Order: sequence, then C-alpha cells, then structure tokens
Amino acid sequence: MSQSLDRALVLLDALADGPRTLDQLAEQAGVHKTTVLRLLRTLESRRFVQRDDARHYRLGTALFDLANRSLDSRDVRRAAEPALRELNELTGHTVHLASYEGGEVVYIDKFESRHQVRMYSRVGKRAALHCTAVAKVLVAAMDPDRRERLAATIDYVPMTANTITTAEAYLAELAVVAERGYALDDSEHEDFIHCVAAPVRGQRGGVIAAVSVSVPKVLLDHDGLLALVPDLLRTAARASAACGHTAALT
Amino acid sequence: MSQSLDRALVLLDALADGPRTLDQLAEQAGVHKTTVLRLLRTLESRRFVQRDDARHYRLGTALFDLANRSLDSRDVRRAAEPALRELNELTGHTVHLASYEGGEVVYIDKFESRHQVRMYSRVGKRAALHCTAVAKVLVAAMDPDRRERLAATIDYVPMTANTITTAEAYLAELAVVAERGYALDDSEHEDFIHCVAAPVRGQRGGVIAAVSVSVPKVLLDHDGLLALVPDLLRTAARASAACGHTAALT
DNA sequence: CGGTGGATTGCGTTCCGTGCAACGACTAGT
DNA sequence: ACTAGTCGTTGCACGGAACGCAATCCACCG
Repeated sequence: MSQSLDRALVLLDALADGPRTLDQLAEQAGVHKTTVLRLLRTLESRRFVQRDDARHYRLGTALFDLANRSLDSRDVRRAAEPALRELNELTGHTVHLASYEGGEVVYIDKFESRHQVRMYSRVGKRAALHCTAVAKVLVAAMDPDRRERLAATIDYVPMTANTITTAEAYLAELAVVAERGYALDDSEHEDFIHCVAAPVRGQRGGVIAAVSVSVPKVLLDHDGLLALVPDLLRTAARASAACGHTAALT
Repeated sequence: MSQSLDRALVLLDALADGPRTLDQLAEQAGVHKTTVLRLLRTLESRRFVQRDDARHYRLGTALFDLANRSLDSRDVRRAAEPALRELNELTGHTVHLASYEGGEVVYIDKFESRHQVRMYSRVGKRAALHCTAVAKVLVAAMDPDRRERLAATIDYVPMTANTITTAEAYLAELAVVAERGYALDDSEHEDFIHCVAAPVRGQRGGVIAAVSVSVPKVLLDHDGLLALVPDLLRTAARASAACGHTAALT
C-alpha cells in the first residue's frame, strides 16, 4: 500500500541478518541505491538503524527498545518469568513461553538449556501449529468450532515421520490434549527433539499462553520426558497464579 | 527525509506502549486517520503490527523476530551468556551486559535479580554516560583524546547527590577506572542502587562490552559491593575468553 | 597522479501519498 | 425501534514527495 514504507521494512528485514552496505541493500530490495540511502537516513534519524562504519549499516537500538517495551506490556511474560526460570534451573532443559496471536503461535520468552546439545529457537519466532506442543495446548483451549475452522486452514507439512498430516488426526490429538491437560510433541517437528507443554491461565481461567520443555532424545527417553510432566504442571500453575488465575494453586 | 516512513516509525513508537486505536494514533502522530490506516496496512502486511480486535492495533511479531535475529548475530551476547548467567546465579543480583554503539551505551542483555527489590531496566535501553558503571568502563577504554571529546559533549544531568557533574571530575574518574580495571556507580544514577562493572575484551584485546552487577543498597553496603568484584572480574575474564580474548584466563 | 569502487547530491518527472468528504458498521441512549 | 454518535473504511482529485538518472565527491590503492 505504501511503497516507501514497504521498502523500508524490507531493508530492516535484510539488516536483521547482519550489517549490510548500501548496494547490498539496494540489490536485495530491488531499488536504486539513492532510494535506499534516503530510507536509511530516515530510519537512522529514529534510531531504527545505525551506521556501523563508513559503509555498513546495522539495526539500531530503537528496535530492541520497542520490542522490549512492548514485551513489558505483555504481563504474561513478566508474571510468568520466575516460575519458568525455576523450571529451567530445576530441569536444565530449554523452557519456552508461547502465546497465540492473530492466527499463529509465537515464542515470547525462552530460557536456554544448560546442556551442550540444545534446541535452536529464539524469542519472536513463530511456531507451526500442527507439530509443536505449545501450539497444541493453545489450539486445544479454543472452543470446538474455532478449532475445526483452524484445523481446516493448516498446511500439514510433514517435518518428520511422526508429524501429524491430517486435520482429523490433529483434532483427535487436540481432544486428548484438552482432556489430560498437557500436550506432547513426540519428534513431530524435529527428529531429535521431543517436548511437553502445558497451559498458563489468566484471571478468567482462559488459556493465555503455553509453557514447554524441549529435550533432545539423546538426553531423555520418552518415559524420562513424561517424568517432567509433574514439574511442568506445577510451573504452569505457578505462572497462572502469577497472572491472576485464582484457582490455579491447589 | 521520507515522510511516510517517518510517520510509520512514529506509529510504531506509539504502539510500543500498548494497543492503540486508529484515531489515537492519528492524533499522536498528527496526521489524518486515513493516512494512519494505510500505513498500518502496510505494516501489517509485513507483520510489524497486528490487529488486536476490531479497533486496536498492537506491535506484531516481526519486531521481536528482527530484534532477536539481530542479537543472534552480535556474538558478544551469545558468547558471554553462560558466564553472565553463572554470575547471576552465584550472586542472585541483577547482571547487565552493555556495549558502546554510535555515541551511546546500550544494554544488550540482562539477567534478573532473584530478590524482591530489583532494578528496573530492559534490554535495548540506553544508559547515560556520566552516571553508570558500564558507561565508565566503556568510555575509559577509549584512547585519551576520544575520551576528552566525548566528555565535553556530555550533558551532566544530576540524578542524585553523588552524580558526577563536570567533565574534569568525569575524566579523573575514568583514569581511575582504567587504572584499576573496574568501575563503580556509587548511587550516582539512582539513590538506592549501586553497581560495579568490568570490561569484556575481544580477540584483539579491545574492550567490546561491559558486565555489571547492580545491587540495592538495602541488600549490600559499600564493602559488600566491593566483595563482589573478584567474582565480577572472573566473569568478565570468562566472557572475554568466550569472545576470543586469548590472554584473559590467568 | 590517475583509476576504481563506493557514497552522496541535484534535478526533472511522475506516481504515490495525502486530506477531504461521503459512506458504512456498530454502539448506546431514550 | 429510532436516532445520534463514534469509529473504521472507501473514492477521488490534487500536489508534493519519492523516485531513478547522471554527475560529483571522496577514500583508498597502485
């Protein structure tokens, strides 16, 4: 709709992968470098980019500032933090916090594994709906017809041999998840990793986020993963309590 | 320079403080709401904003994605992480990683205090040059005439009774910092908090970042703070080693 | 000193972005 | 149920902003 803005956003995207020069950017965005220069100047004046040296530009501090200001206002993350940190320290594994926003699932916080073999991910990354434990938890919490509508729109790309590939199987899985209160990802996304996830509830009892623990299979077999469930559920309950969910602590 | 882009950036800034409606944004940016609508649409198509409900917009996932992709490519942060985490676990206090970029100091990582009383800050926040320990470390590492030029440009806003308010005093302090290898902030920024900071060195031995520990005075007196220095220096050395600084581990 | 690769500037044209005004959707108040 | 009000959305015509070109400047190197 707005040409110049759109181009600027492409530039930001390109810059996220590291410092770039003027004509690298010009080529990547497919516009004249004069244009790139002017857009960069505007971005620079608002600190969205900054000059690295004479010929390299990189993302500026405004982006981090914005992202974190915005995260601050998402109370889930702040409220859930202590509980997640503790789970991370207790188990030593990667802990994620994710929420459903506008048709997709996004990681909003992450605590790194202490182990050498660890999962690659990052805050802000989007998660596939059909092959992650957090997504199952979040979608399972929706009312049935919304689930079905959503299930019909998913592109069931097979990631591993275990990936769910049909809407029917997905809906059946969601029913199980809703019933037992936590979700599994049995190497459905990556061959070497499996996960467990549980819901975080807000004031009204609605599910506002999902916590998950992701573990490389070489470190823990299926039973070992299931053994984490009690700790996971306790963490989810603590996080829910911190978010104002009154009936969470038993 | 680029009007529409500039306005869009203002919009993003406004949205960082929470969801906004169309004409809230129009008023804040001082433009017609039609314009706001179109800019938002472009931003939305690239996931920089997303609709909250029928009349509220909020920042989208692209921002988090960009910020974190970019942080990934800043090796300091990744490399220093384990060392900082350990310091945080050891002391229980707030640990910051900051670097000097384009005339200012920015927090690029943070580990939260375990205590109830804690410092408020956030990744991406900029730090004042004259009243923070990390800034002193980073500026003290510059060559003398760059220090002096910088010291002359600072606006020495007094934050507390202890804040340094003249360039002479600042330069003298920097000399002390450079000499002893760590910096103090003796409640120069906030009345109730004091900090210690030490430099993280890269491959060539140059200072590429600063680690700091921030402690409320009610938890630790001045001597208690100084007692943290050995741990701090060990952490800084480990972080330096992780960044490729060969002579750091003794 | 000339050559090369990059950033930067001036300028004319054109198309993109803008504000206005009218419309539509939805809410609240009586 | 009607009306008034609020807010998001669309069509349109005008003007200036953004564009690409080409020329210039600047730093670096042989």
